Amino acid sequence: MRYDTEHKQKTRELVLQAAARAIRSDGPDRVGVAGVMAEAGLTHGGFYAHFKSKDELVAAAIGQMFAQASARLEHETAERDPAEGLAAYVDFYLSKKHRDARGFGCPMAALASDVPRLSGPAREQFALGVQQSTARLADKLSALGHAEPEAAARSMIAELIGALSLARIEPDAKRSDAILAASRAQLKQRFGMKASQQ
Amino acid sequence: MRYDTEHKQKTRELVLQAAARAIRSDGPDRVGVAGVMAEAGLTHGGFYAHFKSKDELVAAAIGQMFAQASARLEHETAERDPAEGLAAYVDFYLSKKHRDARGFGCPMAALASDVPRLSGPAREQFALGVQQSTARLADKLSALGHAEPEAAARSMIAELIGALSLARIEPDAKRSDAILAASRAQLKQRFGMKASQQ
DNA sequence: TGTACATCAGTGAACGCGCGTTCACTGATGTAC
DNA sequence: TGTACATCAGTGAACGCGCGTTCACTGATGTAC
Repeated sequence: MRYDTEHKQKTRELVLQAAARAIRSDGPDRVGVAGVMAEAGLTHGGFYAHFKSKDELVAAAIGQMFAQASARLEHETAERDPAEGLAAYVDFYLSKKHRDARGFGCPMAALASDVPRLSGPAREQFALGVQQSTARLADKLSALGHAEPEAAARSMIAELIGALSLARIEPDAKRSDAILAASRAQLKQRFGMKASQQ
Repeated sequence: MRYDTEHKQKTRELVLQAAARAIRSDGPDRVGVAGVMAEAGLTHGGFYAHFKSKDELVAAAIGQMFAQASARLEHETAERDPAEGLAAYVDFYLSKKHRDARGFGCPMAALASDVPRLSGPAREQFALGVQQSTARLADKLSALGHAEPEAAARSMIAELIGALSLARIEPDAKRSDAILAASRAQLKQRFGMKASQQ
């Protein structure tokens, strides 16, 4: 059953989407090739027409996750002044929705402790993503008037992923919400963003 | 080969130590019963004389990790005034040594993204550990004169585990060191600790 | 225009392999007599 | 005090099972003639 020229690329994209969701949600070790292919509506045998190995899939999926994540930052800050845009991003990042949707959220929070155990190429892909995210956030902080935007961005990302991780660990809903709220307030104050009602 | 009364408990402790190290280092999914037993100098068959299942081992090992971690906080802050003690703890937590010794460090940083995927009992054990750590740190911050010590402790832990995770992700040694240094400075400033030379 | 062939994304059975778990067995030593 | 037995932490072979990977095959469609 021969397909048109774009078909293979579309399939690869589908598999990547499924993998990116499953890996963030269940972790790289619990995710199986067969499960990912099934989620993309295919059987497992066809996998190796698209990827050389599971490791290569993981690395490619990580690239996909960071692309989504940086689109999110741009989406939240677009058409807003820096202080307002960053506040909106913090509100999204430390929201209940983001906390409860591990499969679609920030790869740094979803996979932080998995990274040191990944294969070399996957780790490199991840490090590249972190670097680009830091640079993008530093840009916004620079526009806000911060003197050392890169150090500030690092510290801000640290608290963001730490707080989101803690909120996901805490089983008590009220306490978990409190963790998110405390860090939202802290970050806005520390980095001079506009407080919002959320 | 019958053993004296304490023997079984000592063996259990040995297995737990091995498991706590391996789980933090390699992740719960990559750690095998046989490997842990071998590290404790035993064969895998004897495992079930000590634990009902691998899940139970993981939960028990998590308890062990948090016991070690809280001993560390007490060790760093003992016989020091609050500001100095907390600064010493931050210096330890965000040190290169801690970053490079995943197998023996803070379970929150080593396992953050694994927790939501663990079995119920293991997650509960972990949540309990986080809660106790937060309370212990809040005590110290309270002694330092903070008005909302629990919210402050949460925010501080968030940045600690986030920064350590980022430092472990970053493959470039200089950049990784910079992440640690930036957050050490930030935290000391934010929480009114004494700056140190490290 | 019509026919034979090549292509290749996807199928599904099969492969080793490592895993968690089970189980019959071992053998040094405490206990009952 | 000496002997027979019970105990039980630890051994090592064996079990299903799911995994990543391989491979012969399918069959709709583009291409060559």
